[in-house]
Amino acid sequence: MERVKASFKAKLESALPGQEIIVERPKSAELGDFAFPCFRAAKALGKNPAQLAQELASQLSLEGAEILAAGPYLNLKLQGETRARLMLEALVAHPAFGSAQPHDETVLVEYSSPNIAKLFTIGHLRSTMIGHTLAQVNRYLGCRVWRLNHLGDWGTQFGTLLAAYKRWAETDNPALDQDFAWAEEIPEKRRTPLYRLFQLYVRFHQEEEAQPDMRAEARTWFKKLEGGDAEARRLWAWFREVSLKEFQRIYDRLGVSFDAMDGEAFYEDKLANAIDTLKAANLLEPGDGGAQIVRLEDRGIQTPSIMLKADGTSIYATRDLAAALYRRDTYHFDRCLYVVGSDQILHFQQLFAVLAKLDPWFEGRMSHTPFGMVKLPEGKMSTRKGNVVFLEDVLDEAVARVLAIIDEKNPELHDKARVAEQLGMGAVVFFDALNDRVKPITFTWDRVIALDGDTGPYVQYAHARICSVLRKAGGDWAAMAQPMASSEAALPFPSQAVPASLQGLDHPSAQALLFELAGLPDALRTVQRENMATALARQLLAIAKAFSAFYTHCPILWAENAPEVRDARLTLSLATARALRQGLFLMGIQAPEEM
RNA sequence: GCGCCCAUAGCUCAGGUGGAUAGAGCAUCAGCCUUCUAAGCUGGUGGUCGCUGGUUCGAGUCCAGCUGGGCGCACCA
Repeated sequence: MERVKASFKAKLESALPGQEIIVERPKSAELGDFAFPCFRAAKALGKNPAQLAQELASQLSLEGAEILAAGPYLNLKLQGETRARLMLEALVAHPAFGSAQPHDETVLVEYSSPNIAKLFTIGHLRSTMIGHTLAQVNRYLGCRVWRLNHLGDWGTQFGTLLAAYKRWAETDNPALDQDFAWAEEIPEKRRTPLYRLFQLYVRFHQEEEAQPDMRAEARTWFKKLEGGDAEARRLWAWFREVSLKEFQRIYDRLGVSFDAMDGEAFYEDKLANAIDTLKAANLLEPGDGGAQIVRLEDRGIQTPSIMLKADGTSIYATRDLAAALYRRDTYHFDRCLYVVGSDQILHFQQLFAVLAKLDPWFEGRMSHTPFGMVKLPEGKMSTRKGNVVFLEDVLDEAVARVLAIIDEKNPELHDKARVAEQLGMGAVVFFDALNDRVKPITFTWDRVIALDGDTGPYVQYAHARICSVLRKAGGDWAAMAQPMASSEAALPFPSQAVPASLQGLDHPSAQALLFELAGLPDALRTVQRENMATALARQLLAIAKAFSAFYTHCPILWAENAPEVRDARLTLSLATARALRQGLFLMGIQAPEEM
């Protein structure tokens, strides 16, 4: 298919020497496979675009295709059989459709980055799954990817935790294994030390509002921690351990993993060096109130970046600076993506500006991928205030709703629990990718856990129906839809020969499906270019939708079908199953064979 | 007050580098299960793309102003 595009482009280039030739993808299959808008070239040549299109149409030809003028457009439309052969060859006879060869490009993706002693909320899902998809797609496109979890395991918040622990837990609940008498009851399945740490954190912030001097208490504890106080260190390590254990459970459930979990604390012994580097470059100067700052007015940023607080302790900017310097020296990356909420836009503008002043090498390599915050209908979520929706509650509710539908629609299904888990995750995760925009999301249960229409389960359903047909087809059809091994990004499917006759695919719905499958490589490149999962999710929906139409219009295993028709349709179905499974896999979503 | 982002159908949203009659889903209405999973398919209703100017052969897309929202603005992350 790429070769057809290239030769179309080459023909246009020789017909229109000196003109820039941009070949687009038409809006729908009826128009053709490739389109050339004639506006620009026509203007340069002083011609009418429609007339130019006519002229080109009569001049150019390509075997197996028609080149037609449609108003001001010149469209290349493959013959149905040629289109089918090209696509099926690419999809089932060759590995990893739409992928790219491994090449020397290193991409860092920093994502998830939860704060220790806080529970995962629905808000954390965004960074986690957007980051996961970006990492996976970049791998699929041949980049060397490092997945970094910049854990929030340092900072003043630990002062808060330490102070709160000393006040209300140390004497009567030191192991955090009892419920607090003063706290509201914890749901049965959430009774963990982490949850009680969270309660301590919330209480501290609530009481702090009435007694502002408690803030100094928290700061003092952080200073002790950063100063190496043994007790502070011991508690810190324990808080961290307790948190990581819970995080890991969530990551396992989401199928997310990392190449490095170097959190903020990891950079603690690198802070002094980072500060020295700033000093050596003459960038550090005293600011109001005794803090050490870097001025950024020359970069168009009025707010200076604070690098050391007045009490001499570090701040997150210091740790992000040290992390960036460390990553430069460790990974020699080409791009570093920070998948962090849009409320930190200014912070990253400052950070990137400081880095660029320090070392021009950073310019153009750093990129913040912001996303809109998740809000509740009542307003902003706040861990401190305790009005949050926990991620696990959303996941559990999704699974419960799926289970109820399975009991209603397919009560005989074996391994119900596993399938319900896969579909529930699919619903929640797919929703997040679909709505990947900088705009904030207002959380409502029915939206996030929708199971029909443009949803993950809709795509999963199309895949499951194909698998069902392949099973009934006998032979090794079903096995051909299975990856041969687990894999990082590109699923290894067995190679399948494309049948000699593809006449069973001349129905418009089959051709429309081929057209949507052909859009997958573009969608993947869009994900990479825009750092957004949306394009992939939308393309998978388009493929699933096109398959559903094909499925209802073209019987596959019909007894009256000629064997060639049956085989051609099975091959197209197989190709679709692979594309869907691969696409979902890149998004961190499983594709059950039955549902 | 300053800076960044957003505004598309009743609701929730898609609409690279300006270009083919502005697309989905939900909701609603009408059809479709004696053949491969109806979590589905087919069709209908529904839009002055916030407002006003401008650039252009051509603007949902670019520019300016306005209106209405979101986020941020020095020792939290």
